[in-house]
Amino acid sequence: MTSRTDGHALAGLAALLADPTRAGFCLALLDGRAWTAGELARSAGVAPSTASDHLTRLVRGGLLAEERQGRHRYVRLADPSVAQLVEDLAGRAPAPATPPRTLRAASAQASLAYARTCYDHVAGRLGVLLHDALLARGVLDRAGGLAVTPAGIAWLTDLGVPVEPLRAARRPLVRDCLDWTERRPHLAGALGAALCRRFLDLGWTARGTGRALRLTPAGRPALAAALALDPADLAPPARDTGPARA
Amino acid sequence: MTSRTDGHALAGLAALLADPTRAGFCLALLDGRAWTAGELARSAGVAPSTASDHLTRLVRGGLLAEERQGRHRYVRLADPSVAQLVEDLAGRAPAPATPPRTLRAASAQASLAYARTCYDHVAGRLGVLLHDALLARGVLDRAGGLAVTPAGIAWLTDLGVPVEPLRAARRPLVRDCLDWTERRPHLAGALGAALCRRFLDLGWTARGTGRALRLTPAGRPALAAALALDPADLAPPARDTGPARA
DNA sequence: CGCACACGTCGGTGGGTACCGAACGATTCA
DNA sequence: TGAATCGTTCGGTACCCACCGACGTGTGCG
Repeated sequence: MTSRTDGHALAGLAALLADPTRAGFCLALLDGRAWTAGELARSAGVAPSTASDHLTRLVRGGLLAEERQGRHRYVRLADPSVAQLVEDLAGRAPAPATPPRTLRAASAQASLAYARTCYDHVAGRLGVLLHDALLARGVLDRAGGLAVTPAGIAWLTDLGVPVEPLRAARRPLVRDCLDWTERRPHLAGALGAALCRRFLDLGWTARGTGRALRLTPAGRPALAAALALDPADLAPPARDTGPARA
Repeated sequence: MTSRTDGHALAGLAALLADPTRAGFCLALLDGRAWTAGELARSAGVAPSTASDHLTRLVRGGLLAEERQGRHRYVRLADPSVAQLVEDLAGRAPAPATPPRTLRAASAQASLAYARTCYDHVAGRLGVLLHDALLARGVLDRAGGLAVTPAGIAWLTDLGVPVEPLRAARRPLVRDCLDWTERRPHLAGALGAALCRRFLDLGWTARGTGRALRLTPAGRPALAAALALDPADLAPPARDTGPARA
């Protein structure tokens, strides 16, 4: 046969994600933070020894990066491109069709659907609203593919997000990411990450449980003003009752 | 735990690509054409019964689409997004480090590195040249993310590639695709596919063995003129000696 | 200094699955 | 109508690997 990229290499990489436990690890790590081996083991419901084995394989395969601190082993996704890969796969995978069983779970799910991080950018209903508002305000444009307009560069700089430094990154400046609750695109890429970070820095948003995000009381009017939206459009759903995991 | 996208769904999808034989099928199908079950079986070196089993799983999993014609079962990648997924995975997978053993293989590989299709768009050195030339000519622009310029829309229309109809597609108009021989981006997305098709229609390029592509004698000066390039820059490598597969 | 904790390593077990050969339907051609 | 080809179904075998429990190592705290 012609010399082609060997199927073994591709299969080996895919095999890393072909186990429910390892896949669960990667989904959990989509919150963009570093987890310890024990946290992941508990989250997946497996023995610590099993989790340790899985993490070693994921790190050797280049999907995860690890950092040892004392007796803890912190792992995180190796790269934004890994996060994109996991997101793309998860977006294509059939919906698990797991209706929430308890009130707590329902509330947590509503909170997740409203706003969450997708590795390092804003997703959920808030993410889609942000995406749409940026288009409406002319910060982004879709005429010839998703791009930032000259006026948008000024607007972003004014907000405290200089665009020039973002070009240095190896990843695309702007990119679509299909939202798996809204089934509509939201903004990813280097700019999506920078905006998410900026909102946190400004105190407009704050991290909740897991990858949940919430709009702060101060953030709601501020964001509405910046995006020329009605604050009512940014109303959150049911109460996020607070922390859960051990 | 919190209700999250179940790891089982992701793992099930990844498992489809986690087998060397199935992965090889998908890589072969990256040429964008439909293959019969028997061709794929021979190409992978497995029994027809084994291949049949694998194909059924890939179709059920939504990665492949099938079409029965008489006693033949034709399969192809279900969707451009599947091709993108496979490309992304293959690009991240470690290089198989398989130096060509025979002269035939070396020649075929050089031909592939020069020009090939990446599912439905132009890749290889020609793909990168095309990408760079489109940027240099101002058809594409990267100032705020990869996009087509207004001048570019006119240029493309003049070439016989109207841009408006391409917006109707569900996929992005323009997209970067990392070339695994050149390690540099080339143009993918709906426009990349349309350009590849147009070049074939114009007779500027022709399909070779597998996913190989070659620039025709008429195509070389025509493409050079359209892109304002020196025809010498488009010189192909060693001879492509012809068909190989049974 | 010694207990508690986090993690890694090492057999052993069980379930999942890739593979083949052989027999069987279906289609096409002579 | 018979023969060749393409594909599928069906056992059966061998192999891989996810999982656990138990034990060992290093860290941090009292």
